[in-house]
Amino acid sequence: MSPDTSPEAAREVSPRPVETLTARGLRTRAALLDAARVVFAGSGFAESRIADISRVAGVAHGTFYTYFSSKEEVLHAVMSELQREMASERPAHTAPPSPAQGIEAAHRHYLRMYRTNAALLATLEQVATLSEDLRTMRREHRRFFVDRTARAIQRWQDAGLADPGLDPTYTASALGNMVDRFAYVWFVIGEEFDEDKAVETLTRLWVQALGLDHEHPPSPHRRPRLPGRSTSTS
Amino acid sequence: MSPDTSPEAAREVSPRPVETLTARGLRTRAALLDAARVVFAGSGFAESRIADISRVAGVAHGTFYTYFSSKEEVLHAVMSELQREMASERPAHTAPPSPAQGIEAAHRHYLRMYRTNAALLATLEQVATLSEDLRTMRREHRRFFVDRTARAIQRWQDAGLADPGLDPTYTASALGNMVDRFAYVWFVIGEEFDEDKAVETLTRLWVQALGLDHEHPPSPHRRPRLPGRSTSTS
Amino acid sequence: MSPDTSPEAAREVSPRPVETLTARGLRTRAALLDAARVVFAGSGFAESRIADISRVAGVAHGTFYTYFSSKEEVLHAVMSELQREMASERPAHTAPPSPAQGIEAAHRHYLRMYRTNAALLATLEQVATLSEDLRTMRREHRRFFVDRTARAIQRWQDAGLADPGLDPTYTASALGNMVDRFAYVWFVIGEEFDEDKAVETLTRLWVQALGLDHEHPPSPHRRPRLPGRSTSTS
Amino acid sequence: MSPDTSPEAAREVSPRPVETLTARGLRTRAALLDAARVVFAGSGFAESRIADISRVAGVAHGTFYTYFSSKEEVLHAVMSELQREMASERPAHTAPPSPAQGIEAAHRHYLRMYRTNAALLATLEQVATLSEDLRTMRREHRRFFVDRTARAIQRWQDAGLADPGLDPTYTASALGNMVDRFAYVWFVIGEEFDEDKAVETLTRLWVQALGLDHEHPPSPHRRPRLPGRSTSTS
DNA sequence: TATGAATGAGCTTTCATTCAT
DNA sequence: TATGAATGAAAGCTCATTCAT
Repeated sequence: MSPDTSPEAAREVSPRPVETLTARGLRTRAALLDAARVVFAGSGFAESRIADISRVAGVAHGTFYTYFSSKEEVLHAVMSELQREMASERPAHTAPPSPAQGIEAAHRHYLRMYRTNAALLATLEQVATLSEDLRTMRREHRRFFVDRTARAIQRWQDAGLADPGLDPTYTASALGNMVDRFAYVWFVIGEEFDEDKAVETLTRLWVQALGLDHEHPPSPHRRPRLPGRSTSTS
Repeated sequence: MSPDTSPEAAREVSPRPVETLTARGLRTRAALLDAARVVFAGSGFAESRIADISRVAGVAHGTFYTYFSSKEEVLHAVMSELQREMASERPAHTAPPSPAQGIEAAHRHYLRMYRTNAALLATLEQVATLSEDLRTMRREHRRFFVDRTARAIQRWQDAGLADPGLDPTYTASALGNMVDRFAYVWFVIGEEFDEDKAVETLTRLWVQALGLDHEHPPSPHRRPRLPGRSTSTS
Repeated sequence: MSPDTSPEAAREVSPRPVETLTARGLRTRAALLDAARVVFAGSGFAESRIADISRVAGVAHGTFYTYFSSKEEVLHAVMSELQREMASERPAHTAPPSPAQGIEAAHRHYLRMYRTNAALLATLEQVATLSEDLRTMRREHRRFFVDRTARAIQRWQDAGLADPGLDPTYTASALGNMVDRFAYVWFVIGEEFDEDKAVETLTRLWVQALGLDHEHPPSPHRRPRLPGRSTSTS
Repeated sequence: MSPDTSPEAAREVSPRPVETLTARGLRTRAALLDAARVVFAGSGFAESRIADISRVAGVAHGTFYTYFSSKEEVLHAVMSELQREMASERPAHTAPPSPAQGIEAAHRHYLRMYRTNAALLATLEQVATLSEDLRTMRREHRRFFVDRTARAIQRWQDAGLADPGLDPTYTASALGNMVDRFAYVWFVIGEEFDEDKAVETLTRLWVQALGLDHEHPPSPHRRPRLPGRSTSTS
């Protein structure tokens, strides 16, 4: 094993790295992580107590510190896990018949996923600005989704299906925000909406905003990227 | 649950109603309110201390309680004030030549306003779910903007300028979120954008999503698809 | 009053500066300082609890932090006070008839003073190396006594009373240590001694070591500073 | 009072007597003892953690308790070892030509030895008063050195080399302290000295204090003043 | 009204020690 | 013997709120 026996190493970070944990340790850590998720979702970050997390996990108060060195650290771990889950869930495995139908399916899936995790996502919203660390995590998570959408928009533009005058990244960011925020207002702030109507409206807005509802023949003289309105108004 | 997170607590009347204050009292109260705004913007809600607010206001610690009965109460007062300011600011003084230009001006104005108040708006985001009281305040504030936009959409639809198949309220909510969230991601989360390009993209997305870029002859057989207002009002 | 109302100043050190305290505050601070002295003397530093100090002072636990920000800080204050007392106590106001008699009086006084404060001085010993801060305080306090003794030695040398071959500073340091340490071994470690005999021995050792028991005529050819033994051995 | 500061606790037998250990066990115990020495020297007693000692020794945290029943117990073991080493080191192999030269050699050796072990000796100073047990150990260790010096003084007195008016024990204690404390102030408190000058000054002070620099004819009428040994033994 | 000292519940964190494997 | 996870008593410290002046 040959650990670091130098006196300088005497002061080390308390929580043992995850890779060095025994099976029992991994089980306890998982229990704490699950408990933290439940507690954060139920009380928000500020009102959550380490004592609550330990109690829900069924371990002694001190055991918490065997695995995490602070409330911030579990929070980080919980949120990483949540975002990993959100990123890995894939709504459809078969290619949708049309962009519009794919968008509709994605919207429905996103809204349902949001509703399921609403309490925890509300907490994520609360803490997004608490530390630079979390802000960075948030930015990177967003970028994952934005990039995915931006690539789709690019593909549609290349295929002559979407308005080529839109910047894919700005557009993906804006339209993504629209759906994400709609879900937040609905499930967290408590505005009331009807699912079918919400999906329908959001989809129609995307389709029309992207110009997916009519063709965009690749005209040889490149049209100005922005803000070129339709020719009829000029 | 801690004693003062219940919605009733925040609704409690101030130690002394504002109307009964002397001129000196009003001045002190205003100083505290300003100080709270600065401190909340600088530290967020959880990290702000009554002691900080008092010190910044230049009054003794105990004086705070002459005007507010709790931290929640100042928060409420600060946020009310902010939302009142945001609602009263009017961007354009002359009627815009076209909906698209009006939208563009509104977007630019909103983004600039957001940038100015970013820190406080970030705090508002943090606390939105802290109490039912704040959640309600948030809902009502949103409704003010959404209704204003919904009325505009309705007008454009009635004038044959906008897609009549869109529900004005759902649409106003979704498009409003898009801009609000874009500003948040930019000024709070720290994504980087260019103002002109942002305004252009957001405007183009609104215009195309609403179908403001082509005509919508009032064909009676298409109107009923979505629960828009009854045709008799136009 | 015009305090610092800038937001940057919001985060300030907790304990209000002593000069700004009211009479009541000064009283409480003094009570805490006295209590700390008692508790440190009784339990040593490591075993003393803030709770003990507060209880002995008759104030609430939190009140401690109104005046000191940590156990280290009171310790520092207590030790400063002790050293100030030790430095200001003057044994004799009349010039002693001879150096030897002055030394004897000083020794007796030092031993009695040590016995009185033995418990607290034992604590001082314990903590001397706890922080650079305390180590510095210790060094400076020592220097005060060493310098005083060194000046006396210098005077005696100039008057032809003491061995001119001794470096006043090294000598003062060494002889001072001898007495200080004798007291420590006696009153703290628990070795048993008789006061008269102790004073007599220490004084005789000083007198002979310094050569105060015979004359040192200022020979025109400066004798080698060190280690020149008596001429009889060469 | 806390459970383990009583003298009995430190006297408790180790979980398993050293004699019954296997070769492997002896090796582990030695590793822990060495580690404790390093950690105590580096962090002092209060700031040293069993976890640190175990880590530096390269064994699991729990293994510590196979060999020692508490932190106090290792401390005791470490300090015993240190004092055994200090007592067994013999500076000179050949008889010194004169008392003065012997004293000088002893002083130089002592100062160097102190410098080498300064950190651990500083810790010893810190803990000297922590328990009656340690205070006793300290007293006995001191007595060993004091007795050795006292015997030398006695011999010099009997040979007519040293002032017969000095009590050998008091004198040995006082002069021993002088050197020991000088080293402490130098290597622990951080006062700055030059080795040659220090050795010279300390030696000169001893020599003159003891009167080794001139003869002391055994005049029978002066001898009885202090309780030196009875003249019949010489 | 204003002041600033006092309060103490509440939470976090540490770490010596135990114990199942 | 060795391991490393679990325990929980003990402190430390914070800060919203109260209160005497």
